Amino acid sequence: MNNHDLNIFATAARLGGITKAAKSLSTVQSNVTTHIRLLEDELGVQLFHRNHSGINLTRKGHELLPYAQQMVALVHKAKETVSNSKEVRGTLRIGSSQTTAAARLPELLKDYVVRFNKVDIAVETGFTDEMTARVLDYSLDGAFVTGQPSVTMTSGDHAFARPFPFLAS
Amino acid sequence: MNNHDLNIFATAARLGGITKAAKSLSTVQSNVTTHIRLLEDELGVQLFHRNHSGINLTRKGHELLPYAQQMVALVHKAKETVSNSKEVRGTLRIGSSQTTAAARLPELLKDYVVRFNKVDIAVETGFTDEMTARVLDYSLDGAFVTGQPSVTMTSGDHAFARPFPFLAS
DNA sequence: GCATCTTACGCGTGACGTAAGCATC
DNA sequence: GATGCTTACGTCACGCGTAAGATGC
Repeated sequence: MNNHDLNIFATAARLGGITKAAKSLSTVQSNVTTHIRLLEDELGVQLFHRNHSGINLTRKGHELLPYAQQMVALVHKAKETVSNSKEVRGTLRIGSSQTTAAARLPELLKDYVVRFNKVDIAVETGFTDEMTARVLDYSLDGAFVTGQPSVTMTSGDHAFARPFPFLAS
Repeated sequence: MNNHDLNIFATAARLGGITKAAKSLSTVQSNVTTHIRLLEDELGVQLFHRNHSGINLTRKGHELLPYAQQMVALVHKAKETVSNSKEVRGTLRIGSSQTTAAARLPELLKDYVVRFNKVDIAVETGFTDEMTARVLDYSLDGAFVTGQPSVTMTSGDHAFARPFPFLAS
């Protein structure tokens, strides 16, 4: 059972006919029949009553339908969410030493939050080596760590870190 | 993008390695690589950072993961719901004339609700021809309709209607 | 050298579309 | 005969697994 089968099933259910579903999906009757048949075989239940004038959902078909619809919607939403990069949004996860967080971050982030107002900022404080490790395993997007003589920023996910200014001295 | 790809992706993300995912899925590295690659190509984004010691989710990968997990869970739940017929549950949708509903149904359903206590009963009242049509197009499981000289039951979905007694006279 | 991921490639299964078969109106 | 679903079948592509390549420790 994959979402392709389920999409075919849901379309056939919605349109009330295999021929109609085939047209709507730009394929032929036999493929729709086959996929529904396979789905029925796999689940071990009948999903449609076949009539001379089309098809009707059985009880089991009615049970499956919401899952199928949800699945189709979920795939669509996943694609949309991941592919759409028009707007910068999400969560910027940054690490920092406690002193830096208190002393310098507010000033630094002031402009950022205005420009990228759809981005949530999550600041986590900790020791330098810990923060560095978390940048390297990508569980933080970047961190302000103390080096001598200046505070520098480490960045793992460059694409996202770019709008964020590096900090010198 | 199908749930097979997403399952592979989610497994690789969970285990933090393509080799590990391959073993867990009883397949070989190359297939896991290929599927993830295809997913990345289709979405136009990179999902993993590749390291010498394994893989880590990118930001986009982190965005996709919950969808993938939800998808896998949904398929599982759909199969379970539809395939499991051990227990009789669901909704029994029956039609009836108004007089029959008032006069005879309570007595008839009394035993039923005790025996199949997981089944919800939905009674709809209406005219004989209307009820008959709704049984024939499977939007009702059965109906009590008036015929001369007795009240009979019409049943569409036999598998489910069987535990329900036919009514004579 | 050992671990990782990637790429190349041959083979078999599976999906697609054409076409014929049934049934109903 | 028109409409709708099913079955049979040939063709082609996709996915699988083997094996070699690349890179880092």
